[in-house]
Amino acid sequence: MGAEGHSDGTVGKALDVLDMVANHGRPVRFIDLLAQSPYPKATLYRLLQTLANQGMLHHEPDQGTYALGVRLVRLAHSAWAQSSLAPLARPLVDALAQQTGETVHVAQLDRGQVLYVDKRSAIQSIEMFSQAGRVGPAYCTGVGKAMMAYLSADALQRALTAQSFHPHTAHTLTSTDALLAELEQIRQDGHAFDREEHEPGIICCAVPILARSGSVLGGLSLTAHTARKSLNDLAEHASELKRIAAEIARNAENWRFPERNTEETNQ
Amino acid sequence: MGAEGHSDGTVGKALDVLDMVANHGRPVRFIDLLAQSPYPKATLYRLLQTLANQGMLHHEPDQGTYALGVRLVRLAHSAWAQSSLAPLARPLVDALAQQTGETVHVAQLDRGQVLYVDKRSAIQSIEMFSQAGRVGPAYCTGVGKAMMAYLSADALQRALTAQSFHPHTAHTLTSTDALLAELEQIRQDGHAFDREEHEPGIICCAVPILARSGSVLGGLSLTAHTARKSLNDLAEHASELKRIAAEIARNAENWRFPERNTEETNQ
DNA sequence: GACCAAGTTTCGAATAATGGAACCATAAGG
DNA sequence: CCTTATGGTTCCATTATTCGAAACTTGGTC
Repeated sequence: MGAEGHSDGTVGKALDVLDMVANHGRPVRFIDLLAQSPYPKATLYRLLQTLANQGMLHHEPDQGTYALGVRLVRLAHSAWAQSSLAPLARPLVDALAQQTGETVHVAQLDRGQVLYVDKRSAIQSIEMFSQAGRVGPAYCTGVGKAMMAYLSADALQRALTAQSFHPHTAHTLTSTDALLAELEQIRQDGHAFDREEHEPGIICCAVPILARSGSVLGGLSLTAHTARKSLNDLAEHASELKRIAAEIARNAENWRFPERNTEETNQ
Repeated sequence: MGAEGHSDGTVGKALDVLDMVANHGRPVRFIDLLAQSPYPKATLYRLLQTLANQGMLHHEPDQGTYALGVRLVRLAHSAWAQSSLAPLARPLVDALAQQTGETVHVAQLDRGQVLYVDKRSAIQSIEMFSQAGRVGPAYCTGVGKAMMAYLSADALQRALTAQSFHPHTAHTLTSTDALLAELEQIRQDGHAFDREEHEPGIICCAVPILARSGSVLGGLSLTAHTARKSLNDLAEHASELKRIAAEIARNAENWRFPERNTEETNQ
């Protein structure tokens, strides 16, 4: 489908294969992977062997299938804990979800896509890994637009080329120009709206989470259904969102630079 | 700090580096990695570059630090959803946690260690990524012993060599022989106990989750504090645990072999 | 301005990855 | 029972990648 990556070396290829397995969503046979891979039989075979050896893939010998390995879950724990804003944002986000009774998302930008790293809702109980890690489009979501609005020129350029501009609903912005105009507006307001651009009935108000330096750390959004809330209702929470985003950013910066070596807690 | 792997090729080395970053628990400088890596400067440098390029690591240019990248969070979503029992077990585990008021763990065995893939407690609300992905020792936990008891001879052998037999408490089994005897007992009972072997005051009753073929899919445990429950109290839930484990296994097998192509729901 | 430390680049040599083709199972078909 | 097809595994000469010592930046310190 999409134009995939400029693979660097063997490692790039291996990770490519990993993605292929991931995207399949269920255990895959060798031959199915072969069909959609650009690599010749022997090469693919060796890559799969290596990945399985390493625990990145799990090979079911009876069925001859490959699935993602548990080592990834292990890595994920660290990744989520250290490379995402979610753990720092948790208490703040929780409070907001409680207070508003609506759903709060925390997201980061990954290769032009929105990657949700947390989702909290006052009502429905726990979801989680089931939600964290999920990806969505940037050009037609509140968090996506909020983050893009504050990217540097070249980062924005890269992000733009990654957008499909598929018209999910009648309100979806479907051109670069329309999106750029919207981003300008967002910069003026300091917050973005999703006006049912991704899913009918779903609206949200979103703000970027910005580092002191101005770089985009992530996004924060408050989502609701049109049946219960209007855009204006959501807009009333904009300043609160901004306050929280700022606090998350502050936490993040303190966390990231603990300079003083704090006694090597390690595991 | 165990004896690490027989790296296969460049990919092995790259994943090794990834682990090093993960184990550090916070953003790392190049030089710190260099110090603990067996690779020469230039090699390590190239590996880091490749991984960063691929989004597996995030490189903060200002600080010169590397942290795990968001791509891992994305992969984690798929990995957890497809390679772990947790999503299938969710409703059952939830119900058990509610019913007993105690904490329920779902775990799998990864290279001789217990890897928790889910944790539910009736009281404390959501945790999750924060818990799923966490690893612990096998020889001194209920789930660990329950799973080991049903391993094939050679798998058990491999698992045994991975155990440290560190005496966490006065009750910890600290020798292979003691552990093997315990495993025999577990096979007879069909369930395992943790008699404060890992942490003082913490006890649990655990059962393996077994495939029809007899292979070990994972483990399920009910954990409590000695202040509230006794081993006998927990033992009363053993048959319930077995019933649930069996149902999880059944779900897992149906899920893994969906033979009939169900209309490609995709992501 | 000399020194040091962290990080980056170079480049020939060494090594590991490549992939076409052959091979081995197992299952299907005549 | 032999033939063919299919999915998976192995070989091995060729070639592209990776390796790593050393040279080179960059930026801070005395």
